[in-house]
Amino acid sequence: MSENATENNRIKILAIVGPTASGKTKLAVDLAKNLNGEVVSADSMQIYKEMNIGTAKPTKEEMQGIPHHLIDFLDIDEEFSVADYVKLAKEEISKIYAKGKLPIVCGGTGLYVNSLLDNVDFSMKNSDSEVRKKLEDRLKEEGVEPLLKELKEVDYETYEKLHPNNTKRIIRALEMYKVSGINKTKQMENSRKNAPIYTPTILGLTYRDRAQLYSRIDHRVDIMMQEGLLDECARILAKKCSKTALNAICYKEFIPYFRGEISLSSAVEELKKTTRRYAKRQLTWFRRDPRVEWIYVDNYESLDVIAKIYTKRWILNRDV
RNA sequence: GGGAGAUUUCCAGAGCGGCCAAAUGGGGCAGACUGUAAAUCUGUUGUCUAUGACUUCGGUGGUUCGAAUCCACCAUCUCCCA
Repeated sequence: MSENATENNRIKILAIVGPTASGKTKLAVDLAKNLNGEVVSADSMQIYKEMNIGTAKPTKEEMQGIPHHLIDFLDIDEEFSVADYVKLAKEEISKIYAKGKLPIVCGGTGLYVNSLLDNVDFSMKNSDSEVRKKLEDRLKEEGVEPLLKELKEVDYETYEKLHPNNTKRIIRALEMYKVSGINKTKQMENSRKNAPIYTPTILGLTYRDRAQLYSRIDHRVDIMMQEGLLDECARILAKKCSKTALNAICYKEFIPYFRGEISLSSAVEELKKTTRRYAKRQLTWFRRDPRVEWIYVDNYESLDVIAKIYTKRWILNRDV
């Protein structure tokens, strides 16, 4: 009985996920228009100001007057993390809900989406750039072995799970322990103690025919080039960027070109390849979540048709 | 017209008589993922009735117990001389 009550208190939200270039942005806007919603982005790179073309950030026209949150608000020299994301996204969703509107979470950053929807608790302080730096230096000087040995002692489960080559995660696991005194395994457990606060409907966009998705990606990169991606890159690379921002696909790929090491066309090819691989990883991430309701875009005439169908479906479900 | 060299599994590219279904890299496919996640990492990649068997290294024929590896001819390509 009481369990039912809490479930009724959960906020109903819509989430749109899927690989890059699958049409999430457009579907989110269409559904927001039809369902009186606002979009909360779940994209780790569109958060940054100035990174517009390369991150395929929705333009004013594309947004069609629908408010978009957590987009275009952070300077490129600022770091960002899942913890920050979950905190901000929860605030935005509450505000939208308070207005009586439908929150639509839309984005391709799987870790962000799941952490938000599952209400993962990031309140424990377990990150410290000094500690991490020291561990990184030790890796350089001593190699992985000593770090692995240490991890084995403080967190056997994580030690067993991590491949010795995944030094980034090994360092992070040690950092978590050193900063907080609690190992990663235990922290993971603790972070999942919160009850969910949302009841999400998760729509996943994808293509039955992978080749079609890949050619859409290639094409989109060509369009980005026409829109002036190169200038945007030059501008951004000239500035001081945070490590987080530098992870973005679309910018680092041009560094060898600007150095004169490779031709422009091979830089563009490289960019396409990297983006395709990224799409593949996104699919792997979202596929393991059984809640995702997959929509095969190439089974439909257009995204408009999909928007119509799912608008109807949402309205019917709400009334039931 | 004359000469030199090349042709390998999806691509690039090693292999130069047995240890070769064939190194390595790329790509593809699959997977992992809790504070950098557009990041980081892993597995797999000829076929099959699958701890073994079968068919592959431009084509045909030959040498050999045994050939991707040696020989002959043919085909295609590259370079050099005319």
